[in-house]
Amino acid sequence: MPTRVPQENRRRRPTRSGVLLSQGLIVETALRLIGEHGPEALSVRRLGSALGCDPSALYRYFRNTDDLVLAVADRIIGDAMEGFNPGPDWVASLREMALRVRAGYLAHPRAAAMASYRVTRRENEFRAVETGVGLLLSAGFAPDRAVRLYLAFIDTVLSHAAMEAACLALPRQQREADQQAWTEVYQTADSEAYPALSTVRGELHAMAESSFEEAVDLLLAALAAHAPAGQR
Amino acid sequence: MPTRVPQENRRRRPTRSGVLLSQGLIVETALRLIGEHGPEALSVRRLGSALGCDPSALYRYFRNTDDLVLAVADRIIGDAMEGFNPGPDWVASLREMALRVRAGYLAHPRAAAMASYRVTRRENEFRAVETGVGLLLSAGFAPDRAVRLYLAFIDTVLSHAAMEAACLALPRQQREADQQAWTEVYQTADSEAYPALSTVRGELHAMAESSFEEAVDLLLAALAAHAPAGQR
DNA sequence: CACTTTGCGTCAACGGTGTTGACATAAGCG
DNA sequence: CGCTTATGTCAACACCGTTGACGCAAAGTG
Repeated sequence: MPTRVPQENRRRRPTRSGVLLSQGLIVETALRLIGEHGPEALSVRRLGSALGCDPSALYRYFRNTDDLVLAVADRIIGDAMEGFNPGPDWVASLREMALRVRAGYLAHPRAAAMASYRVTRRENEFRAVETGVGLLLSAGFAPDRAVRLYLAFIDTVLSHAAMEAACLALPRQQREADQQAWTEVYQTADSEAYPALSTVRGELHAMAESSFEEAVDLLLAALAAHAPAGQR
Repeated sequence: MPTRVPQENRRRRPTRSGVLLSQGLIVETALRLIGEHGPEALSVRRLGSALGCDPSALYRYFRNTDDLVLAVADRIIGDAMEGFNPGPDWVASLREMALRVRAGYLAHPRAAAMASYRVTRRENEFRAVETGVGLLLSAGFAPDRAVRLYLAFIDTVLSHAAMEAACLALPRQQREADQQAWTEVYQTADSEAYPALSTVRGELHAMAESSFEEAVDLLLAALAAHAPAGQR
């Protein structure tokens, strides 16, 4: 089988349309494709024609589509954390960290949705754990508490972001149908069978929105309340 | 087009292999298929042959694959919430609801991973939302706050549960490798480059455990702190 | 019982997907 | 210059979701 992943700077041959392929170019084109034409636009065949090459040429650079998706995810993580420096306020710093992770995921929802549950123990994650645990230590938590609380924090952030990304990664029709359900199907709920739903009927539209910041802020409030006094 | 979703108790014809189709049977078979062979094993064609019928027969019961997936998700919710009755203590009741949803997801990890972020728009979800919102109303929150806070609560529960389920759905080797990373790779972190990691080195094993209860309890603590006085 | 209606299982087909093995060709080295 | 080999191209395979036409048999009616 000729499928192998080459190192950089091997000899290249331009495609029929004159493009020089590379892992970097392929990853960037994949991100562009997703960004321009929606999540469902990422297929080997479409990627091939966007690059002006035969679809099978991509298998010279990635073992399979999954391999390609992971490469894309790696790029996203790097971009999201780039240039982040925690400040003196540990609550505010954790908050910014949360928002950065989320923004990175939402910028490329489909790739994030596909890779979010995959755990890549790499340098970027190393640095993130170091930063997060360091912030909780600076808040005065003992090491064992700091680790447990960091885990609760980062799992909340990651899982919420992944969920949001997964929603965005749905085909438009399904996503919009899910959102409209709250302002349509749920509005017709029988008042007697569902008294609570009936009471909040006018507010159900909020269900279609994101709960990310609400959840993170609630969690951070609980952390601040549990912290040894006067550390913020 | 002959594609329509029938009500229950319409007349039936046995398939060529003698099975009587029904929405319930199809959903159960789908759950079994996913549980045995993973989410990617769920295709209309495979489901058809597992049921002993032509793939296109399924379109008499579900509009399309997405419709089927939503039905599967709703079944999981229903199984998890079966027999649950909220008590007078709204915090304790929300806590039990969280643990039930989690248990339901962990019982079908692979199906849960693919359905967690969907709005099923079906009866079991209806009842769950009714129960949760009702508990927050009983705590004294105004309707708009109750809806927002319920969303933050249920999203935290669902996304955490989905993340756990996704980890469980990984092949054993990969899952164990991820867990061991905390007691192996992370132990070798350079003390100077990663001072915080170095400080908590002996506690990192906790990272391989679940943060579900910790996160839910932190969130519930924040909710209790925000609640109008004396309602618990 | 016979007749009509129609629910629904089956079949064949369309256009999409990821992936692979065989082949051809050009890049770069000796 | 010729050889080796990396790599782009092609054709093919095995899937996928979905649809429209068809016909059987079960339910409804008298």
